Amino acid sequence: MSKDKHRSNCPISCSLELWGDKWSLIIIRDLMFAKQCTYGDLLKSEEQISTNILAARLKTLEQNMVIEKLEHPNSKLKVLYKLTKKGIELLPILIEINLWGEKYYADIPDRTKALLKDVKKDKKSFIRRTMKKLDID
Amino acid sequence: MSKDKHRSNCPISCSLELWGDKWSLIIIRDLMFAKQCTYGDLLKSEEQISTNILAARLKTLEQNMVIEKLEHPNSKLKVLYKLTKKGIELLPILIEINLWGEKYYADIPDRTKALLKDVKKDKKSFIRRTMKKLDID
DNA sequence: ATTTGTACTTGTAAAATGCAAGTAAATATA
DNA sequence: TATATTTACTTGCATTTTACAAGTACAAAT
Repeated sequence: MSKDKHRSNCPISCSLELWGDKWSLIIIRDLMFAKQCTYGDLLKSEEQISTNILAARLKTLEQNMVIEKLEHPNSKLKVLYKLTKKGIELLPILIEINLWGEKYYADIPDRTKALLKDVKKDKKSFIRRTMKKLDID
Repeated sequence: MSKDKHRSNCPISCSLELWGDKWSLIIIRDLMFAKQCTYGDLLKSEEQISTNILAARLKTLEQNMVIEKLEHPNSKLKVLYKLTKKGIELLPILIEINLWGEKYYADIPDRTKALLKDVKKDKKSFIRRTMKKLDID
C-alpha cells in the first residue's frame, strides 16, 4: 500500500540504505575498474571481504539493479558480475570519495595517484571515457 | 609501530571505514545544509537516528576532525556542532550522491529538487557558494 | 524550590558481521 | 573412467553493532 520502506525520501538517505555500508562500494569500485569480475576475483581484493558478506551484498546489489550476473564464456562454473547503467553512474561518487580520501589519508597507492592525476586534469573527460569503456558489454 | 589500522590504503576504503555507514553522512548532510546544529536538532531529522548512535557517530566524527564542537552563545546547556574544513569538503560527495539518488528514487522532496536544479545549472559555482557560506564561522 | 530542557549514558534484545567449515556442481587430471 | 580440484556459494556460531526504551546530570526557566 504505502511506499514506506524508506526512512525518508531524501535521495542521500535512500542511497545510503542501499549501499551505505563498509563493503558495497568496495565491490562497486572493483567492478568499476576491472569491468567484470567473478566471485573469486572479488574475494581477492585487498580488503578481504568474507564470503557470506560478499554473497549477501551481491544479492542486494543485483536485486536493486546496480549489478547483474552474466554467464562466463568459458565455464559454466564461473559467474561474471558487472555493473548495470545504474551502477556505472555511481562513478562520479567514487571519484569524489577518491579525491577526498586522497587528501586526508596517507600512503595512497601509486596506481590510485596516477588515476586521480588523470581525473584532476579533466574530470568530465575521465568520467566519459571510463563510462564508455564499461558500457561496451 | 605499523599504521595497520586500515584494511587497505585505498582512499575509498579508508573513507568508508570512517563514514561508510547508514548514519554518518546523514549527520554531515544536516550540518552541511543547516550550518550549525545542536544535538537536539540532529535528533529531529526525519530519519530518526537514535540517541546512542548519534552520540557515537558525533564522537567518531569529532575525533577524526570532520566536525567540531562549539559553545552555544546563549546557553551552557546546549552544544553546537559544525563541520570542519575536512567535513565541508565532503560536499562534492554529498552532491553526487544526491544527483544519483534523485535519478533512481521517487518522491524527492521539493526543497531537494530545487537545490539540485541549482546544482545542475552550475555545479562548481554551487559548491563554491555553499562552502563559502559554511566557512564564515 | 521545582520543573523543564538538553545532552548525553546505560541496559538489553535483535540484527549484522566475521570467521571457519561445509556443500554442490562443473571441470581438470590421472 | 575415477578422482581431485575449482568455483560459487551456504551454514553455524561467536562477536560486534544497532535499535529501542529508560535513566542521569546539569543548566535554566518558572
